[in-house]
Amino acid sequence: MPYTYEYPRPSVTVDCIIFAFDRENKDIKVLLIQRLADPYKDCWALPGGFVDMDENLKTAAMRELEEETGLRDIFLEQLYTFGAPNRDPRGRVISVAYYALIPLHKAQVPVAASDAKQVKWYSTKQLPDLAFDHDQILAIGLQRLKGKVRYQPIGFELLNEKFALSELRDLYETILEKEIEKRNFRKKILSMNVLKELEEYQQGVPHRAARLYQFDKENYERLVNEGFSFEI
Amino acid sequence: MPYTYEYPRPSVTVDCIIFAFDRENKDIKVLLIQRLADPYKDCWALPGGFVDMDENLKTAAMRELEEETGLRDIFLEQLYTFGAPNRDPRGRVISVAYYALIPLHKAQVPVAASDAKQVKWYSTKQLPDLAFDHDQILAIGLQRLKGKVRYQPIGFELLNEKFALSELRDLYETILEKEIEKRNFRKKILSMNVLKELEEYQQGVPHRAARLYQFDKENYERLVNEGFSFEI
DNA sequence: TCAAAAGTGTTTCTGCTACACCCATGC
DNA sequence: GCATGGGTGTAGCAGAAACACTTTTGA
Repeated sequence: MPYTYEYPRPSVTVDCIIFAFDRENKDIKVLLIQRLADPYKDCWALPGGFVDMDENLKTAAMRELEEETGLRDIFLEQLYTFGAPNRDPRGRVISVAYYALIPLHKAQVPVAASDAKQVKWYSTKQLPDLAFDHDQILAIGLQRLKGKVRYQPIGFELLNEKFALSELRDLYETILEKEIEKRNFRKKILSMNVLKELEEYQQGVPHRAARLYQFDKENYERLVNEGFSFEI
Repeated sequence: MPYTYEYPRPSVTVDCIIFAFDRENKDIKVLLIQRLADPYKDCWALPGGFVDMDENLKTAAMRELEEETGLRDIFLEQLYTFGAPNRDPRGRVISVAYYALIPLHKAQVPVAASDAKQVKWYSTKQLPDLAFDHDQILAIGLQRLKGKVRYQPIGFELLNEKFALSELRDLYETILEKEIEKRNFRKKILSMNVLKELEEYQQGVPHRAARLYQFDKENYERLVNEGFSFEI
């Protein structure tokens, strides 16, 4: 390895914000772990940990997520990098934060995996005290979610692959924190041509079963190439 | 310093993308430096360098920018963090990229500052070969600029504090790569109430002088608090 | 007086908003 | 048969798009 520098180096970690949509309570939830070790032993925190020397940042995030929560094959997207000199009592630690949107049931009863004492969904409206600067990281994550959901079709990631339009509407109402008129929402989203109408219906609901839809990724990408831009 | 870990650590650098708008050529330019030392000696690269142990990431970016280009007091915004294990021949180097938008004249004749052989504006359409993965970083930066300019009033940062509406329109046409009808643009931007109409006019133009405007930040922020959302 | 860009008004059309009722289903 | 949410049509309005001419100024 030529040209090697020998300056002192910071440590680098990754942290993961896993968001889910709780339709019943019209709430956005986040997956937190209870730390096994100091610093902040027993404190709630975002899942995360140190990056190995030969591993991609996103790979590190996925590894830590699985080690601490059992979740795997989650699509993570980079959020922001936090590097205030005193954000970690162990010394200079720079953390690259990732976030993901998943359907709640995918980790409905998250097992405390090997590297965490407990794993639990928390409402983003009622958070416990968090370790490090994780409250700030989470705030930035929520802000990103709210900002992005209007202009990019990422909301679907929070639902099952097949969903009813009323679920989608509830989701947008929750994230955007405002009411959306039923008929207009339906017209708008259907007129975008990014949903596949399925010949399937809800099961076991105590009322008329709604038709199910699926996000049509291929068509969405085709439309984007033609200059279309998604907007709610 | 309790709980200190002694895992091997990556190095951390910052890189800066400085964008400017070249109205004459309807072009977006980027400020590059020619490297003084190996690796990639003499190669063109984004200004940047190693983060000190007790310095904020953004502070590091500002320091490196000044050392290599002489530019100071520039408003930098974090773009993305690049950490592929082999992106740097010196070993594991993770780079946090920042970007800024500045009026071209602010660094029109950039002096080669102490830490770079040369400093030069390049058209983003005709880039030289770049060091490391700086071509990818720049591509992400351009993508962010294009995506963000429509929904956030950041375009003004590329103009002088006082500008004519035709300059603003040229800017949007350049970034969005499409023509914008003059009358409709004028109506739209003025109806947003985010511009202060000045009692000043262009000087020394060989035709009727246009009225100058200024971005009204206070009013913009007030409007945002009331639920307004900027969109071109 | 010419060249070059500034500045302006109206019509058309599209898409958003607002609104109320019937339908299908499970219990 | 009733409670619950699913599903639909239309009228009015606001804002986007399309369009051409007059004004001002410096050279």
